[in-house]
Amino acid sequence: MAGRISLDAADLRILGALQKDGTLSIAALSERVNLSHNSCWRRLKRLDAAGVIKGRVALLDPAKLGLQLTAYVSIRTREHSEAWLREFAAAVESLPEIVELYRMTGDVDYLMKIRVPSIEAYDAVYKRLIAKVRLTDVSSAFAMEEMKNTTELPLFAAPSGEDE
Amino acid sequence: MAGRISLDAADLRILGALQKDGTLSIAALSERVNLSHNSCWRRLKRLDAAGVIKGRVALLDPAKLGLQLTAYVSIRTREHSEAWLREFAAAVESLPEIVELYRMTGDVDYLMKIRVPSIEAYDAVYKRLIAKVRLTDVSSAFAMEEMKNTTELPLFAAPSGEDE
DNA sequence: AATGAAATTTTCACATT
DNA sequence: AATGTGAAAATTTCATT
Repeated sequence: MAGRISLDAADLRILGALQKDGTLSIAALSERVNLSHNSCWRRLKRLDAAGVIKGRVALLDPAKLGLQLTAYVSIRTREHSEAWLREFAAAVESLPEIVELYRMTGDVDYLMKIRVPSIEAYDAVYKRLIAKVRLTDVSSAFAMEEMKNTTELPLFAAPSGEDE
Repeated sequence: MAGRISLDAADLRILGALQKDGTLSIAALSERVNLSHNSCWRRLKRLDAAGVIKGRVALLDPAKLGLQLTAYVSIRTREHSEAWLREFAAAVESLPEIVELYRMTGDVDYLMKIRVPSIEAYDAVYKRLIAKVRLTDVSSAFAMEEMKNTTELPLFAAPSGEDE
């Protein structure tokens, strides 16, 4: 997927504002970022089309949905075949409680984040996962407190010469 | 921060749809979840007011912003005073590259997720952090591949008797 | 839960610098 | 090439039934 698109300061202001509040109307947004209604609208279309904006979503409150428990699961495996990897990816995709999965450097092969109502629910997800795919070594840690969790990415000006 | 609000199947359908696509108009949404235009609008207001919907945001593509590196940082500390904790929270709040922070069970005290352009940028964040707050033991692992990362939370019907 | 109308917002064609 | 004008179309919002 293509490299960095050319983003000027005004683009970064738009992105910053929409990361914080996606409900802003063009009028409100243009005012906040010091652009005309129209210039703002066109930049927005461009950022959308370029895929810099991946999407607009509603963020829900986990507690209000009964999702009290966040678990991080570290996974080691001895299997590294294509087939195994496909199965693993499919299993993770099929389990909505698994909200993140990264292949990592270091002694842990994979790190996943799971959102569930309870320890019991966590165990159920764990069992469904190991029923689908062979894992060598699984260890989990639970979040006692969520101190920061944001979808806002840090925004910086591009080092010059890194445009598309 | 009240407990769980009463959410019926239609509410869950609304939430599910908006987690996937926050741009849906009321018309499109009501069609998708099989409600009348108006009933859908009122439920939406209720879900917003109840805080089940925390907000609407634009999600950006890290790669398109030059944020190629995701790091997980495990932190141990010997300090557990109120004052230290406040400083730590403030330091993390002030660094936009730190996108998540959890206090954990187990042998690691804190786990944080950091998004940066490069190892150099990671190191710069690390240095800014330790300049602000005393940390005993810091170890980091880097993501080689993001296999799943979604803001969509799993939605289940509430066990009965868990309403507000 | 449905109707309908006012207010707001998005969208775009066209003119301008 | 980027910006401003203006107006049609779509959408949200809410009072009333």
